[in-house]
Amino acid sequence: MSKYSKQTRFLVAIDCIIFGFDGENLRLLLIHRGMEPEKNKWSLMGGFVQPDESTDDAAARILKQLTGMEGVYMEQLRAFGDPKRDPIERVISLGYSALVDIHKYKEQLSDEFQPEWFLLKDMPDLIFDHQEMVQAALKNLRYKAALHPILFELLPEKFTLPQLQSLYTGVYDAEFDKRNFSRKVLSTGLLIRQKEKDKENSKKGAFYYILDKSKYKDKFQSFLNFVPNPDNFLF
Amino acid sequence: MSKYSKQTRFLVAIDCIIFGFDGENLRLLLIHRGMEPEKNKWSLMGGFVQPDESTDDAAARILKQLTGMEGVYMEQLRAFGDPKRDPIERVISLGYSALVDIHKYKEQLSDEFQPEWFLLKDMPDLIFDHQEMVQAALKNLRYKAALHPILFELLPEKFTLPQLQSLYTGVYDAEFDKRNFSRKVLSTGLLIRQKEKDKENSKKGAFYYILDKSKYKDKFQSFLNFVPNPDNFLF
DNA sequence: GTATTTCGTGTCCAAATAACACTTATTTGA
DNA sequence: TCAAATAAGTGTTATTTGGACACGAAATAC
Repeated sequence: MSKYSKQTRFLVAIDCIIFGFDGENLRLLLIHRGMEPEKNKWSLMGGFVQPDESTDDAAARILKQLTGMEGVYMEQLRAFGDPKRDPIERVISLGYSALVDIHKYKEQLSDEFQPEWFLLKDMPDLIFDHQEMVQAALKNLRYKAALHPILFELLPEKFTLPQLQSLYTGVYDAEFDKRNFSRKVLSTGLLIRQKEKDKENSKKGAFYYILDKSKYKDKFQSFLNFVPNPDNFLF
Repeated sequence: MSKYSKQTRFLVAIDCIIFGFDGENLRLLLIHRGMEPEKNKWSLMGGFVQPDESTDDAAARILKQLTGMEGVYMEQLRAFGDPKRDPIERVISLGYSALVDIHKYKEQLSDEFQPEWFLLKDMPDLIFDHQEMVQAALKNLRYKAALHPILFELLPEKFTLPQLQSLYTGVYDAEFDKRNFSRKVLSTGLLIRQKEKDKENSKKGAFYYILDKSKYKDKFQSFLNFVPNPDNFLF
């Protein structure tokens, strides 16, 4: 059958908003853009959708190209479709938000892009509408993390409650009460306490926990209200 | 400057998932598809993004083309990007979810498409992946409506509490306690009681309410928890 | 062995939630 | 005109959840 002949076709790109947590602060992985225009400017990792891959596959491919990682938590944010967002030619970009365990990330894989993990506070200027994408991704992250156990994707397999709390502190840029926080997260039943302690970060040591994977899958979509008064932090 | 010359370009479409409420049930507006393939099959209203319009503008244009309505609540759901979703040619489609006051909708505007408002329960088979789009939109609607005062977009300016409750009943396919429900919605401070009653639907008559527009804007993003135990209904 | 650090926990009060039933207004028809 | 029928509107109580708050325990360093 013939094609939809009279219609205009567009480039469709993927841009990845990649979050990591260094134990202290939330960070974002940026690269030096590899092509004109704006070559060598700071940018989100991106690429064009290819003819035979789904958009989700394209996003996974591009993430892997930069980080070497597969099976990472990734979700489509939305399309960014302003006709003038790229000055060269119209490109409709799909923002994909990824949460990675920063410790699994291997620097050397991606020499080509000279990537760096930036604190949200001192991000450089970004090309095109990438700043807007980052803001949208951050807003989405805070929104989802207030309700669902999503931030575990940023942590290594074993983690301590103080680490977890410091992650929430980093994401929301707000302090939480330690007693209420631990009661809350433990009451979800998602965490299994291990016998060993992390002795690196304190004298007393803090117990390691791991996620209960099956409960995690079950409850991933539940409303768990991790963040008190979330209205205060989201907008 | 030259274009991104070696990359493949794709058709980008908009498909609109249009919800309405007839006072009793949630309904979805479907049309007879106007082009090959699958001409005259039931379909979501859609169209191709044009060179000089943003994707949001395209969605608004397509909605207006079918319904004649402007300024309607609309949000982008996500991109549907399977390379084989349209058998003729690859088309990446952006799903846009719209909530309209079904009473403002004028049938005659859109003879061309022979549209009909379907109950979700007895929807016909839809072309391509439109069924998946509908399911995604419905899930999103239930999710958002559990937290935010979004369903008012489906109601006329003046409405009664019984009408509002019946809307929630329709959306979640579940009964809610009348006393708890009215306490909940009134406690948001979003509703202003009018002096007249709706006498059409009951002997006693029910007071009309209108939305307090300024508070609505303020609180639109707040977590208001309209639905008890939302986990039970969403998935 | 004393000082320092940080982990881990428990109580109380306030607020929100969920279950529950009766009265009121109005119309209809006996 | 009175009784019955219908749907609207409202209040109480028990339970759960949420948030504010402070101290003892474990380990190390000096």
